Amino acid sequence: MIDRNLVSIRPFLANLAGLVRMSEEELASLTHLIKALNHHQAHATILEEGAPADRIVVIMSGLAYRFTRLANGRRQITAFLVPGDICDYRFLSSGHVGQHVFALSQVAVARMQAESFVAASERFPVFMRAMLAANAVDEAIGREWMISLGQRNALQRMAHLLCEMELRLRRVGLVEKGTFHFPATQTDLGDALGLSSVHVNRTLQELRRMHLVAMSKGIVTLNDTAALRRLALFDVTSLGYERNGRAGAVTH
Amino acid sequence: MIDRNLVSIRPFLANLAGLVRMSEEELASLTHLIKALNHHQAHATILEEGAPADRIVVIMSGLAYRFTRLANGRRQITAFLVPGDICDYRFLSSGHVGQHVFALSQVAVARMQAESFVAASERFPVFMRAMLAANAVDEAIGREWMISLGQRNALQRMAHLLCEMELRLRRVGLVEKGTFHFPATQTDLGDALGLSSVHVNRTLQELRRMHLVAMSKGIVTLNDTAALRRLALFDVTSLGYERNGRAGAVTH
DNA sequence: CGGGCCATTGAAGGTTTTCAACGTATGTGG
DNA sequence: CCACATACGTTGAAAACCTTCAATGGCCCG
Repeated sequence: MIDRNLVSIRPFLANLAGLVRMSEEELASLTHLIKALNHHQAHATILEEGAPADRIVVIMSGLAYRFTRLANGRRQITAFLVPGDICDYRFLSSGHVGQHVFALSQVAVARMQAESFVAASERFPVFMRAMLAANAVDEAIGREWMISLGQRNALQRMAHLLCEMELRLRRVGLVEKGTFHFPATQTDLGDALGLSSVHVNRTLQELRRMHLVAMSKGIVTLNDTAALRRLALFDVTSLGYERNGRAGAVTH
Repeated sequence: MIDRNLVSIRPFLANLAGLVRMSEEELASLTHLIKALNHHQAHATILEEGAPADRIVVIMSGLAYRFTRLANGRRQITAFLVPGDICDYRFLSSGHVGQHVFALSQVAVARMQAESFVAASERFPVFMRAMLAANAVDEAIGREWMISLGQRNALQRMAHLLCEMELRLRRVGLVEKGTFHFPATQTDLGDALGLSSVHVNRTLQELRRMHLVAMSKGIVTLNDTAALRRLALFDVTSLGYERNGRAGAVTH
């Protein structure tokens, strides 16, 4: 059995319960599906693309990211993962992990058997609803990245990413007075935003000069969230957190 | 009752049956969930963001696209939809449509009650598996767009989009000798690829000069698919069609 | 025939990349 | 404890890529 106190499972529950209302019994039952709690060093691979997707992997603490590498060596980071996030949703369909998942900092992950989760969803349909809602949020965030890459300039992209991270981390209690931990290197940021690391550097300097952002050694502080959001054309509702609490068609 | 001969439902069945194996009985049952067949003129709105997602809307013929508009007026097209595609997957979770869906050409769509679909999935679990597999393919295509926008230059982006469309349309029998119908304007292509329409024009000219692509009046011909794919860094497996036939965790 | 949409072209300018170099912090082995 | 290696951030200059602006021509349709 797992010592569930070793790592706080609060972010995980906060994330899912924030999407779909659950009873104490349901939350407890969900917690007991966790079969393993592992730690990964910073810069370790958490999941490999193509591996069997028989387990659901949840970030419990620390940050991670998904990425894909192109044939020419270039790398696109397609999402940052915060505590409470599911690393990969392919267990819902194909049985094979869709993308590499990499630890940005030291990370604790919980693993549960996909089969057990599906079985438990028969008894508690709210589990599957929560999972689909979380998947929808994941998709909404991804779509917003697409819009950034297609339509926002460097300054707006960077601002948007920081607004997104602030919102997501705040949701799981990891922002204090506008400050949060985000140890991505400028190269990482470049690979996420479709920019060179040199230009990321200059973009961050400009945000600093505008007194909107302070960022150093992995600690980010947003000084004026409202102004930053205006600059980024950030729409709070676009990440899909708002509407997901309501009953969808899958609800009985 | 609907006259199911008015519009061929083959693309729809080809799409889902291509992802998950289904029996004749299942295919027939799925067909009978269709409650309405509507036609939309080119440039008509098929779905509006925020509308209730109580129906599943499937493209039966013609092409469409999803898009989002930014506060500054810029528009990002986030996906093109071909026959067999589901317009919006939010019925799985939130109950509200996620994005605008717009008809590129004249389009026929089938609608079914989301509730009926979910109910039918109890009897035929393969329905939900097929839906989740289709959703995963949709996501995989979206991720590939993200990679394009972040890491590919104009020539590669355009080439990649054309390779993608060729593959998807061929899957539903709409490509003949490398030629297919794709009536997007250069402005549409720009909004999809994150390029100005002027640069789209020049990019297409270059592809024409390289004897890879012919494109005029909505008719596209790919003269050398292999070379185009090489140029685009196109990976056939990246769209997620391959692995989805296999049983995932949701399979019993 | 006129209007509107779309494709095309040229020229100028802006944004971002690339290349190359340098500084700093951190860690490791001698 | 120093020498060295490594990773990351920073800077300048040149070049590449793409956008914007403005104008023109073709085509379809009322």
